[in-house]
Amino acid sequence: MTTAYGGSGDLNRSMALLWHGKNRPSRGPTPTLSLERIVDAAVNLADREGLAALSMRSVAAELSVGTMSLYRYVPGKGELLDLMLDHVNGPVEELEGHRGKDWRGTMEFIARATWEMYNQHPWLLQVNQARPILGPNGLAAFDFALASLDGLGLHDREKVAVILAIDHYVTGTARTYILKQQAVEQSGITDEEFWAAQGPIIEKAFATGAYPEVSRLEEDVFNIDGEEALEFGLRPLLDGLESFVNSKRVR
Amino acid sequence: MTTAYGGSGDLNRSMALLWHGKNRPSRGPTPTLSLERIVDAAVNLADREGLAALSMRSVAAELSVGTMSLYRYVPGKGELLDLMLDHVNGPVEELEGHRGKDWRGTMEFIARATWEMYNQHPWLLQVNQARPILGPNGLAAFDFALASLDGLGLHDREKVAVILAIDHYVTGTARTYILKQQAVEQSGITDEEFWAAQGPIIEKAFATGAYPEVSRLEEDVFNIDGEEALEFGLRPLLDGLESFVNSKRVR
DNA sequence: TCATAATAGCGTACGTCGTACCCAGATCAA
DNA sequence: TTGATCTGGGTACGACGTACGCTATTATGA
Repeated sequence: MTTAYGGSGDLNRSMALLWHGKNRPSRGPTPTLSLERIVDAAVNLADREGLAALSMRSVAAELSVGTMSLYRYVPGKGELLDLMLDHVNGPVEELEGHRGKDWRGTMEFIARATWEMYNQHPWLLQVNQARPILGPNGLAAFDFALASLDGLGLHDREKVAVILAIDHYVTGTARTYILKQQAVEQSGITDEEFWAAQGPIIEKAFATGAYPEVSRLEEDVFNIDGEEALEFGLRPLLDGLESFVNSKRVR
Repeated sequence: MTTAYGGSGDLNRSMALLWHGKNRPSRGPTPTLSLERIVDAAVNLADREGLAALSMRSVAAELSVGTMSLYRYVPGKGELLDLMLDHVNGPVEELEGHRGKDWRGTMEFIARATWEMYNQHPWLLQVNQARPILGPNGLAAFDFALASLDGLGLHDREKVAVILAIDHYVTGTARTYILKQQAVEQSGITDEEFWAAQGPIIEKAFATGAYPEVSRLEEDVFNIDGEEALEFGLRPLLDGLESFVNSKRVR
């Protein structure tokens, strides 16, 4: 019912793992597992059955190994989540096709790519990414975003702030719509059933006159799908940022 | 490490509890607890020690009662979270002082109030509010927001979209900064220590030349506090929304 | 007045989780 | 061949949410 913490494990261990700080030891049995296979299996399982179903036992079962075998490769579940986070940021090849375009188009592209990432991996929204653990894939994406803002006369802090503002808007929107969609799929309760269940009680509340504005709303105001909502706010946000960028531009 | 699900329990039970559908039975011992006291204790505990520390056992201990006694008042932990969510939306009195002001000022007020709510109750960001359970306090806040957009020539769907766009931006920003701050407090690892730990590995990655933009950044670009970040993006977003509203205004 | 139905508090127990600890078997250096 | 070192993983512990059922308390109806 709550959020998992990425970055909750040993920081140095997570970083070392992210940057492939591994050197096969000379002695001992040849491993049957690998870090990649574990992270892969974990991501697949989370995509398929949700974060709640992701346990060390279930990941091990997915790989047909004993639970404790995972701990030969990963210090704990927190670090595994860190690795999963960077894993879904890659591969980065498709970014390259968008180099050199206008900054606004690139930002829109990044926003939609981020949305798409959340769509494919809704569990991302449930992982408390309190500390941005910098892995290779995440860094590459960030580097790409920065490059698109070159030559506009923005300071470093302003570039970062622009990128983050868009990311925060997309993430906030995804949190609402993609988690809702996931709830529909996992609980089996459709939106209609949900509102039908709330209806009678809400009607009574409306009858008191305490919520004049809400009760006056047309029925279908909440029938907006996620993508529509994303686009609706993205345009004004980019409009506003464009004004800001233009005001900074060297004349 | 993951997010809790509000609305995961029996929907009708949650709604009934939210709207005080209680009628003291005539027989039986007089209760020592009450729904309000339980929700209060749970919110206090979550505020103080974080969502991870919120268990049915710990809430019961907070109230000096047996764990299972809670189940006389609340069907389960999911429903308790639903109640906590609506609880922190109130009291609503302070909203009234802002009625009738210009819409943009009111929206800024709502944005900052939302931010403040996340600041006081960071665990809100970790609760998977997949379905908006409508309680009295949440409905009142929503009603207030709608009222401030009256008379601008917006359709219902547009009003709702404007409110949600701002909310999503604030929530996304809070997710980044407030959860980070919480991680600092709970892990005891400061930002300096965090970056110092990542430094050596990152330096090596930079040395490969794969991340030219990021490695060129000044050191202090990430030293932005949450409020600064909120304001930075809020202004362009409102600018953009203002243009949209003006384009819709009846001439 | 008293038996009875209804309710409150909660102890016990089950199945889940993350993971500490430890040992058996495999592999290579000496 | 021997010993060091490593992999796989079994067992067990203390957390969790909560189903079940017992005891004590209360107001009602006889």
